[in-house]
Amino acid sequence: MSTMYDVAQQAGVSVATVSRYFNGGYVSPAAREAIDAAVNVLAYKPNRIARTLSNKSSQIIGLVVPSVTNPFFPELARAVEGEASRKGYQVVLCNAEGSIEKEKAFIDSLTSSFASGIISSTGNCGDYYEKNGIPVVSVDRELGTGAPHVTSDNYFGGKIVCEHLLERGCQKLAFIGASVESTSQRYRREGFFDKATQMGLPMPALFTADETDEYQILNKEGEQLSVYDGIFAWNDFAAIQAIRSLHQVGVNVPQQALVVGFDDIHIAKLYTPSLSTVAQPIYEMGRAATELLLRQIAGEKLQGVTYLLSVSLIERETTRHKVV
Amino acid sequence: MSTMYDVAQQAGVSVATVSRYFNGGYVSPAAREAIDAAVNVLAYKPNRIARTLSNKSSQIIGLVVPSVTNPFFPELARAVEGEASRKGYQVVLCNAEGSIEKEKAFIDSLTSSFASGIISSTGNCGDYYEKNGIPVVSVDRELGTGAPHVTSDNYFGGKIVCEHLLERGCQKLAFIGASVESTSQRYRREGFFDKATQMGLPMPALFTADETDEYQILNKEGEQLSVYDGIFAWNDFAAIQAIRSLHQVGVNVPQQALVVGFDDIHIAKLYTPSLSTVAQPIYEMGRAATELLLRQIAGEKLQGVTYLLSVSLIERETTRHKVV
DNA sequence: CTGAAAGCGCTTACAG
DNA sequence: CTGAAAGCGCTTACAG
Repeated sequence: MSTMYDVAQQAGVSVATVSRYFNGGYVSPAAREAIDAAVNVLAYKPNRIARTLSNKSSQIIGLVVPSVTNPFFPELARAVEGEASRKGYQVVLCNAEGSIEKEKAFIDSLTSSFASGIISSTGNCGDYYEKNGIPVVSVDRELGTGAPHVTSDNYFGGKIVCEHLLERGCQKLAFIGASVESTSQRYRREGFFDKATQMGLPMPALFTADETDEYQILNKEGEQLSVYDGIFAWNDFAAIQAIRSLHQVGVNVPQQALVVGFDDIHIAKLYTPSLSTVAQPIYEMGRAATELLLRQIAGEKLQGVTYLLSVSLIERETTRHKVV
Repeated sequence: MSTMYDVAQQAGVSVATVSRYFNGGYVSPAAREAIDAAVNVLAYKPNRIARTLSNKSSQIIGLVVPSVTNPFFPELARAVEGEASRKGYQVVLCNAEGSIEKEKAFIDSLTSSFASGIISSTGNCGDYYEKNGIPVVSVDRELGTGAPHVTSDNYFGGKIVCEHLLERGCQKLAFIGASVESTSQRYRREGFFDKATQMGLPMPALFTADETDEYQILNKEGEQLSVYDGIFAWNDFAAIQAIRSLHQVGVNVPQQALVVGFDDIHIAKLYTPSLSTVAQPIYEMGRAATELLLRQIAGEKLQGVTYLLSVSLIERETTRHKVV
């Protein structure tokens, strides 16, 4: 690998001039031409590490996600990448896999690599992010640090699901969540519960989707999911698990029970029956988060800023039936 | 952020000694203690970039994947990460998104960041990888450069699917592939076709799953998928698309047609009907690829080495019926 | 418009 | 066991 020094020699100029050539400083046409040629001959590529060390900035943004098996996050990653690369930033995907330790290691690594900023969607390690003093924005799950935050309107999503199920004639509502409740899940649940209470219905039952085991739906009270006719799962995966569980005990969706998910991941429309769900504007979430981060990097103060993006209910086969 | 120099001052030693403290050189107990304390007081973290520039090596391995929406690759990424981090390496996920340009940019970036090596599963840019002279291994899709390669036995997978469908009484076979054929897809198809021919059957029909559009299955000859009773899709997603398409035109799986996928992604067992498929040992593939890469980094010559890992057929509901 | 020089934060022979 | 010094490949005031 040739260095900038080699190029300078080859072109008969100093390294300072070569550096300017790459960073848009003043370079005479003659010098520019000589450098052009030298770069081609030597197939020179600037060294990122040296550049980063000098600049104390890498033009890299870290995207920390809690999982990569839930398709929501890969799709979010695509959006962030798209927007970031348009602005000349690279993004490195950090999969914390639910481990606080791993997440801290990522934060340390990003920081000591002069990352320009971090987008986090884990909802964890808020203080650790803050301590580093590097620009941070959260998406989907809040960090609780006042860092700018982008989320979809989860509460409203929960409400419209409740309305939809009631319209379809459901009487006995249930909610399925994950074992550890993120802020997103909480708002969805609260929107759902609040609307139910508001309509004079009893509190919906609460179930937990077991993420480790195979499509297992658990409930502390020992009630069976099959007792309910209107089921709202906090995400599409849990919804599919629920349909599968019901199928297993002979309950057909949507003939005997309606099910609604959240996210509108790719598989939702391919599933049989196709899944009614609340669509989040994933691309827009990624784009907005990136924009907020870049503005912070540029020096703007954005503490406390929150983008609440609107969601919409997508009616598919799992609610295409009227429960009587 | 404090530097090694600050720690040295605080501890009353030279930076050389502090460096040795971190890199396992000789350090007297007294000095060690002083440095310990200083590191704590200053919350010092070694700077990765400076370290990398000095060492001309970053202990980072790049994993280049063609997509992140096909769950196979995120799962592969988990495996690679698991094995790599156990050996003290970090992995950065590079999502080429089917773009040659992006992939080259990743290779450049990785190279000029002193990455220790690259694992690629794109099957593209073989010469570009080679030119950089940095250790490379391919997984799933071959690069055609003689780089060590890890793959599952796709050809055998195709064969056993054919056998399975024939056993179940299928007569009219069809294969569904992606529009651009990777080496993996080719072997699966060839195994499937060879076995069919070998059993005296006519050549199976060839269909293409449109990845851009919504569950669209295309075929040049204009034949309809519904004519076939034994369908092998090159991956689980395409299989689900096929089932969905058939459902759309009133053909029920498995009553009227059997379908088998490939990969055994998470959704396969949750789908209704649950999907028969060929399971790849994804974790083992990632582990083996990482091992081969690390051995190359350590200096071993592994040109031409190939690991062929065995696959197994998982029978689920989509082939749980006998076609008559 | 350009070059010499210092500096980014670390590592590593080389003396001692 | 330890320190002074050079070097990794770049950038950027500062003179000129």
